[in-house]
Amino acid sequence: MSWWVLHVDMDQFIAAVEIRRRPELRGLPVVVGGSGDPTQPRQVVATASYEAREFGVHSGMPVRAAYKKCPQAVFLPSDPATYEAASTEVMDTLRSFPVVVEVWGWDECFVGAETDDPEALAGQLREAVVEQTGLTCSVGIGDNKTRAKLATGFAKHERSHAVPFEGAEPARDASLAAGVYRLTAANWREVMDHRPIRDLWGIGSRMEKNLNELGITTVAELAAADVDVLKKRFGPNMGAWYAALGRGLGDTHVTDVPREPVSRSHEETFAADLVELPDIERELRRIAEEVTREVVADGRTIQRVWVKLRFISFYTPIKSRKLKAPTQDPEVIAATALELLQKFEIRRPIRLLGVRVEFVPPEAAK
DNA sequence: TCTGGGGTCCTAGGACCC
DNA sequence: TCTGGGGTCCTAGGACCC
Repeated sequence: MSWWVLHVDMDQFIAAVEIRRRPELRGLPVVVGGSGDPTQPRQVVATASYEAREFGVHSGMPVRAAYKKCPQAVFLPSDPATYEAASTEVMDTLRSFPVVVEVWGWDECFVGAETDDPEALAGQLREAVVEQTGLTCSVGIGDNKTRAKLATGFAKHERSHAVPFEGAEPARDASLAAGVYRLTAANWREVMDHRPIRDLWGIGSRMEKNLNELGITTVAELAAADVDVLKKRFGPNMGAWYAALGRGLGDTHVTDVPREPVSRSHEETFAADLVELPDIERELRRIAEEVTREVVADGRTIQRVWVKLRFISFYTPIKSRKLKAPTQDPEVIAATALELLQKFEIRRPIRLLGVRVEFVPPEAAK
């Protein structure tokens, strides 16, 4: 028996949950996001069903753009409480196996397991999830989290090896998809060497550009890069981490102990820009009080406050302040937010206001 | 049909202290 | 009338992820 890290990722999770409770939507293009009114501006797509993706609709796209591309789609508002409940069903199903489940979001988790046949285990997990919840998932098998996570991308793209998994279309029929893929030290180089670094989990568009400037474009080149050069450019921690990433190295530890949250935020993009200071102050106060009430209800104490503004130019500055003393008082948080607001130069209309609060760490809270 | 909301972690630079 | 360097805290900003 040896230790394996599996990554379980639900297929089009949010759309699938909506279709599950409204079976008449099956086979139709479904777009979930914002208020559900596709004519409203400043809303983006959270998830599109595979049918909607055929029309070029994808997550992150403005809902109005999705409406132009696919006006016949069914547009639904986002319903986080329902997705949360469905997620719990899935995770509980996985926990019924003799494995360790580390939740990473509504629709994905790592599963650590001792087994001689990880493919068989992956198949059992997929079967149990679809039986218990009616939802399908793909499973990546790896010898660490980095490789397991990437393997899931390949699992979703069945036999089309030429298709890069980032942003590509999963198989429409889950039964046709391989659904399971194994990526370990044994096949890492063969599978990954020629791929662009952007395919790696942790390399975004910015870092891709940065590394490209160093002449590093492929995974093989990243693996062969001089660590000292990377450290010099990106700092000792990040430099070493990128070098490791190129070789597929990563965390092998899977834990079922949930992480303590560090902070919570609320932000709001307004349908109509805020221009007048009293309006800005009123909305900022409301958001600050809301987020404070929520975290206090969870028994948290606040030690730091951030205020985020987004102007119509999309310039998005943030100001923060550590409190003189930790507090649970909404009035103190609101007053601090309003003080921080004064540190901004407000000469343009505002489209977004946000407040984030950082908690006193549990061990320090006594 | 311009660009949501909710998170985490890392780095740099200045202030301040020894 | 000067000087070095290390450590830590704070804030700003950037990058990534789902």
